[in-house]
Amino acid sequence: MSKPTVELTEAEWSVIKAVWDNEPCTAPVIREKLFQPMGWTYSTVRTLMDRMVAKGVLRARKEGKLTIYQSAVTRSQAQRGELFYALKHAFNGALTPMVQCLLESQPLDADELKALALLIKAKKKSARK
Amino acid sequence: MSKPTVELTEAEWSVIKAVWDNEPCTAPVIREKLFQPMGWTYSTVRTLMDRMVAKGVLRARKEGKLTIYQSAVTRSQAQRGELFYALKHAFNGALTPMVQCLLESQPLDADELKALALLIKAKKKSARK
DNA sequence: GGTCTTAATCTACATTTGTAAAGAATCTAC
DNA sequence: GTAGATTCTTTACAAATGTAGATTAAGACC
Repeated sequence: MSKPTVELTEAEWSVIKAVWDNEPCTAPVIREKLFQPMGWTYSTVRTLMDRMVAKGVLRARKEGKLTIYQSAVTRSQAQRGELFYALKHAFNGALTPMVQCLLESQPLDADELKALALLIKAKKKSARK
Repeated sequence: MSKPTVELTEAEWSVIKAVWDNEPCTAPVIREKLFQPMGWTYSTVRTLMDRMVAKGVLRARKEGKLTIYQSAVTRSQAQRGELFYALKHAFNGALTPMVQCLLESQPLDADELKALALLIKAKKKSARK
């Protein structure tokens, strides 16, 4: 059974993205990866990671003195959590207005539009079976 | 100039939705509207609303003894804020994967798919001008 | 003008989130 | 085995968020 809903804070998003790209990994590694954009100290990163373990979005194990972390939720799960949060709160669960809002507020190039049209076509096909 | 980014907490979403549906209105009215789903006391609602005024998402004025509230951001602004938050954090700003995720995780009926296809078609037309 | 009701103000307190310093433990390399 | 570097542990603290009690002020009714 996957996590019911994954909800991540802004800081946690940074961390888990770094973890996905480097797992299994240690806190110092993540701190290193995030040092550029965030400027966090080791303590900060470590605290975040341990809280994420407590929340169940990361997993940690001890290997000698080192603590090895890895993700406990997939990128897709987390993405879905975030999206559903927006869908539920901002759009009362209505998907079409949400997509509409997206299309309206982003300048899309032709390729993107084509990709989207294809997605929908594919979905139509799979629905009508 | 509109608010740079609107970010609302879960509780604030409940409040502002009620405000949109009833503005201009007083805190007791909102408390009333939200009593069913939330069970909040007047104090709670009032605190939330005043904090939202401080954040600039609601506006308040005094009329005699009463405080009259109304929204300072539109529904669209708030929706965009929420959506962009998700887009930025969960999808690194990439729109297509976001729509893909939506399509994958929701069972869509034929009508919805048709609506989406139309949206895209319209967008294509307006882009190619 | 006192009482009831309603709204407002002020204050409070727990939890979560962002951020980190200080000190302890280990490991590495002489 | 001592010094320096690395990692871990513990503790802290401010801001934001969720929630609300207590007290006061006003208005409405008799």
